[in-house]
Amino acid sequence: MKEPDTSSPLTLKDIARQAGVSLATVDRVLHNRPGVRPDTVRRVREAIERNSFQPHVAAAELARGRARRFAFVMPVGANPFMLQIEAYIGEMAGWLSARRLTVEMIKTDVFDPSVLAASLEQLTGGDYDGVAVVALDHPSVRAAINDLVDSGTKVVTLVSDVPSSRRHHYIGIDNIAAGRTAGALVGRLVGLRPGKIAIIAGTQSLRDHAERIFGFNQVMASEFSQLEILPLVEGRDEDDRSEQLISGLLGKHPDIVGLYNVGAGTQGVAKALTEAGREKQIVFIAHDLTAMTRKLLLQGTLDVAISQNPGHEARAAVRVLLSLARNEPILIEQEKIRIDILMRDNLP
Amino acid sequence: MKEPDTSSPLTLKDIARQAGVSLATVDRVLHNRPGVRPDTVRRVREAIERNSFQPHVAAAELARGRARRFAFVMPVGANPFMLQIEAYIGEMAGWLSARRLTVEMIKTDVFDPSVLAASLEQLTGGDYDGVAVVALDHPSVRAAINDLVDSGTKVVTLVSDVPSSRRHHYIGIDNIAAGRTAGALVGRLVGLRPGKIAIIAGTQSLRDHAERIFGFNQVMASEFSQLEILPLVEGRDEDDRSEQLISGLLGKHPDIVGLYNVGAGTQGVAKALTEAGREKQIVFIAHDLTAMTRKLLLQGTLDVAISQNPGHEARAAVRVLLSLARNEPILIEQEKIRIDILMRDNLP
DNA sequence: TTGAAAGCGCTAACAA
DNA sequence: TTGTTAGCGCTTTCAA
Repeated sequence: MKEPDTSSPLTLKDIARQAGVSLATVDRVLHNRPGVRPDTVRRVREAIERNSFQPHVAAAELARGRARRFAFVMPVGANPFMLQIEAYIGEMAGWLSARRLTVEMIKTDVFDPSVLAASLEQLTGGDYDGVAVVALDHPSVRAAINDLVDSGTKVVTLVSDVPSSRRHHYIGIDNIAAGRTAGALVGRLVGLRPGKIAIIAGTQSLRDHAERIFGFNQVMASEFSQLEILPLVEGRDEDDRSEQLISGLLGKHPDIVGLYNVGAGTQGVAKALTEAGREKQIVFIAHDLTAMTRKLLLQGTLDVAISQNPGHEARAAVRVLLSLARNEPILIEQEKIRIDILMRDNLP
Repeated sequence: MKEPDTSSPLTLKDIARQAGVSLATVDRVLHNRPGVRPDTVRRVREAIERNSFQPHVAAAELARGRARRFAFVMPVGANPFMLQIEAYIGEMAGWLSARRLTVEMIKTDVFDPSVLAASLEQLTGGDYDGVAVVALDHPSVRAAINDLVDSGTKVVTLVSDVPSSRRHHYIGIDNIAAGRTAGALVGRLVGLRPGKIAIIAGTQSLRDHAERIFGFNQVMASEFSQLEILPLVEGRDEDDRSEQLISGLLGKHPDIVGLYNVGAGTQGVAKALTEAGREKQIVFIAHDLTAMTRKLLLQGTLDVAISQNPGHEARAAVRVLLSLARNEPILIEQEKIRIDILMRDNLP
């Protein structure tokens, strides 16, 4: 499958000799730096191709000396999922410092487009090599991202994307597909039982929630049309409010057989379910794996948690920023974030 | 969350100065090499702690010069899952060579303990830095693994473990949990319908299949005891044989409502199902994501594929071997292989 | 437009 | 038991 490659690996010097130029010239060609005659470029390129030469990353990293700085722009507040991402970045401390990388956490109100845009604009002069941002999809945010990109900073969007911007990469899941997955699971687990389906979200104005709702409705309409979907209620991701709303729905509709929580506030929803004594009859699906959802899965109140792996997202963001900064290729397959279906027996 | 760490990062030299010793002594302490007075060790350790010093991996890698060689011992034959792992290793070619790493594929009959043990023994003298092996759990294999470990080679087991050996790491899923997951899904998706459950495996003498069966039966007995489990049949992971066996079962039992394929041969099983015209009525669950299972999921014949991500396993094996070889800590959380539940809407 | 040469922060051989 | 020193393969001035 792989040739053992007995000869000791080639170096820049070997390429230089073969192309009849100096080290510095090969380096220039390798990094598309100006000031090399087209003909020379060609000769060097040929030598590189011919040997399928790969510069030694460790040597490159050492020689350039300068440490790299990344910034993570994250929401203020106690969103457990975001806190997990931060925690995983924290766990990478040793890994990061052994590579002379630093990550700075910048907390801001990512839900206010002008505040978020301002935070990003501030980073434009801050000579960051890369920025990861939990981005609201809004024209001023898009503009701020594009400015950052133009200033030479690598930008990845995290969890929530701005597809119309020129960000280099998006680290997160396809939320429409996540909503579809939720819909398919509710429908399949409800099975033959007739009844109604309740759905609660944080707010419809967040792109990820809106997309999940869209995907969910799509599947319900096309495949489980015998089930009636109740009008969506908005719990603002808060436990108390979610609990009240769901209590109300449960009181009004004794024939609810399925319940989908699009955002946070799962603890409140679960409380309403158990206080009504209907946690065993109603198929309950929510997002994200937290201490709370884990407990609810184990005790059977929650049937499925749909999640994205926060550790994977944190590490993927750092790796992608690093690869972009080094102009290395990205292992796309590796950095893709999957939609995890978690049930009691496959909890990580 | 992280101090910006303005000062330029410390180097070995700084530590040496602080501890009042030379570079070489710090290096000795850092790598637990002998020949340093206990008192000196203590002084150096203190300086390292005090500054939470992390040696620069790039510099270390460069200075040590030597390229590292890893071997992957994989089964001969056309097992699609194993072929995928090999393919993902192939995709890493650039990444590997930029780090002066080489991976050699060694194909052997991993199902014959003496053949596998002999293959491993051969590697003992081959100055490999690390070996990843799809390991059969057998005393002679265990002995061969232990010999490799004793000779200084880092060893990880891949997909299939030998827990009683002294291998440094296992890269793969918990197969009992995978079987439990399959059981829970069959039970939940069958729902209220009464009927029988069929189960087919490659062979019960493979540890991973045996464990999955164990987990499956556990859940079925404890939670879905109204469903009758038919006696297990063995398809030897072959399509034709599996098809015949399942056709036979379907003919004999018109009341089968669920079907679990523990191993390969999913194509044959699916063919039997569709030819009986019962692919829509019967809940069908199998393992691994291949071109075939993907197609079956999309067309609705297969309801769930339980899988482990072969790309992740391939990369995790390489990363873990590299970290072990460098005596770097492993990011355990990152290298853990999850049990993926794949349905039509969350296909990657 | 090109080349020479001084490091980057470690490791390892050798000397003391 | 400890220290000195010559690289490892690049990047980056600076000079030509």
